[in-house]
Amino acid sequence: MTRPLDKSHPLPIYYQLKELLREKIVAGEWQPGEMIPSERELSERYGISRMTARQALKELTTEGLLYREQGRGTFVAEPKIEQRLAKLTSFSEDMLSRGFQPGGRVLRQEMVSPSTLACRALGITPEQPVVLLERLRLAEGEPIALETSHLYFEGVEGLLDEDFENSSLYNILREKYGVIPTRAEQQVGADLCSHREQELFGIPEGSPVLRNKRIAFDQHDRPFEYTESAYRADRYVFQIELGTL
Amino acid sequence: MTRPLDKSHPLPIYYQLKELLREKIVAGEWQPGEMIPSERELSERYGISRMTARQALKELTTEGLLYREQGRGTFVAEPKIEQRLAKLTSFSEDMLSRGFQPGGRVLRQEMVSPSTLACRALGITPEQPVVLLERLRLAEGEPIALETSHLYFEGVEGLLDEDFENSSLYNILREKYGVIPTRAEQQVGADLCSHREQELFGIPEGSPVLRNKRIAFDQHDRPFEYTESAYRADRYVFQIELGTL
DNA sequence: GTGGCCTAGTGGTCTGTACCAGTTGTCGCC
DNA sequence: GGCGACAACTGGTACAGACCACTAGGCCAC
Repeated sequence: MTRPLDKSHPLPIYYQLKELLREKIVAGEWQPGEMIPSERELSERYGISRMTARQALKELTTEGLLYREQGRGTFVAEPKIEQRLAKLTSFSEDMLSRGFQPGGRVLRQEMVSPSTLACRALGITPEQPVVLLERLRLAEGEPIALETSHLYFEGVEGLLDEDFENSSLYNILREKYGVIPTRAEQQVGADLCSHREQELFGIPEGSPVLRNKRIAFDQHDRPFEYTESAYRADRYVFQIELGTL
Repeated sequence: MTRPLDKSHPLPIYYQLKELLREKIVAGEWQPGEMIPSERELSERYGISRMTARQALKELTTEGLLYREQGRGTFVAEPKIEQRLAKLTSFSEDMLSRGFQPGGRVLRQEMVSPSTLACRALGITPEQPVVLLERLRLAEGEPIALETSHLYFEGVEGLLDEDFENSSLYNILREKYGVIPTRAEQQVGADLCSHREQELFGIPEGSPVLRNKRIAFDQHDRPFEYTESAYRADRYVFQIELGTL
């Protein structure tokens, strides 16, 4: 791993180093989780400045191939998980169907006044409180998604007493509240992670995320759930079936 | 716009500048397309180094709020377009249904040996040539998506003579070839743009894109199309309807 | 065995300088 | 009026250095 960088090459030095490192990662010379040479080490080895090495590493980081931790080092990132999304499922059901052990950490579970977006999505007024459920979703113990759900239906306050770390929301709704999730409208985009998402997911700054906004309807075609989610793009894709109308 | 940066503030200087600029953009002090103060100007005005100003600008750029052009300046970016995707449509049909004037620029339209992914998706062998159609898709004259389609069915070579800058692929398939697009399987993820996409879209390096892989089936449930697409995340979201099975 | 301190790593932030490459506007010349 | 050269701007690349903040390991004292 000492192929020199060609300073007379028309491509920038940082770019050459970036491609060189990318090749090694893709070729499997370093495994996910393995630390790669530090900025200073690359700087010495290739006779370039530390800032030049840093730019190469930073770009591979924003592309999701690497992640960096202050005081520790730069490491190869995990490859992504594929998600199948043909039917309306909860996160738990989805993970189980893929053979992953789902998990969740409840960050917030409380009664709140609905936001403007939630009001619009659920067709309610700000005076009608909703249950806000915020969960960090895990697959095999790894944070994969952050979901913030606004829930509204008759008797919704009962959800405050449910244990959402060990149960599926949709199962609880079906079995205890007579709310049958039937259809949903979703909006999926791509974005860069926020600072908070970066911290919760343990991903590098500038990482892309899939952003999803979902309005779910029950068997009477009433909206009961408005959820905003962010999914790590390095571990998640949506799988969609389309038909004609 | 001369609120000083607080060098004793615990947040990094570049971050304070970034948030200050973000506020001005969001507040509408600069309109999309408008140039903002240069790196050197910000450096002088706030008594910081040009590299510190550059980092703030670079991050706002990767977040999609700004775009930069060498030799010209840094400009405020356009807000995004929302896309509705409930049924299987072509890009043209989709844009028309949203009130946008679709357009396309054909980059490649030729007979090729199928790639490994295309073989797998279409259920063919490398000896069975496909029509490769690569198009830069425009909305209101603006590049929005890059689509690379591999097409395979009886008489597919006829597609080489079609004009895909002024016609919808799916319309042509229905009307001339008896191929009725009926259903599709899609995989949607988020990623950072490649260098080529950056150039074709005119977006900054490190911008997020939505990546879509679609296998479309005809009325006999035979796969006839395998398409890989990239959509600018700053101008595009998918809209999806979900049901139960 | 444990806790604290120190050292040596790591990445992060910032400054300053220099030069390259691209773009645009102005001015002079034909 | 058009064209070319030049200057002044812009962002991009690179170097060098310094210091900050974090992490981990080793060592020593209790």
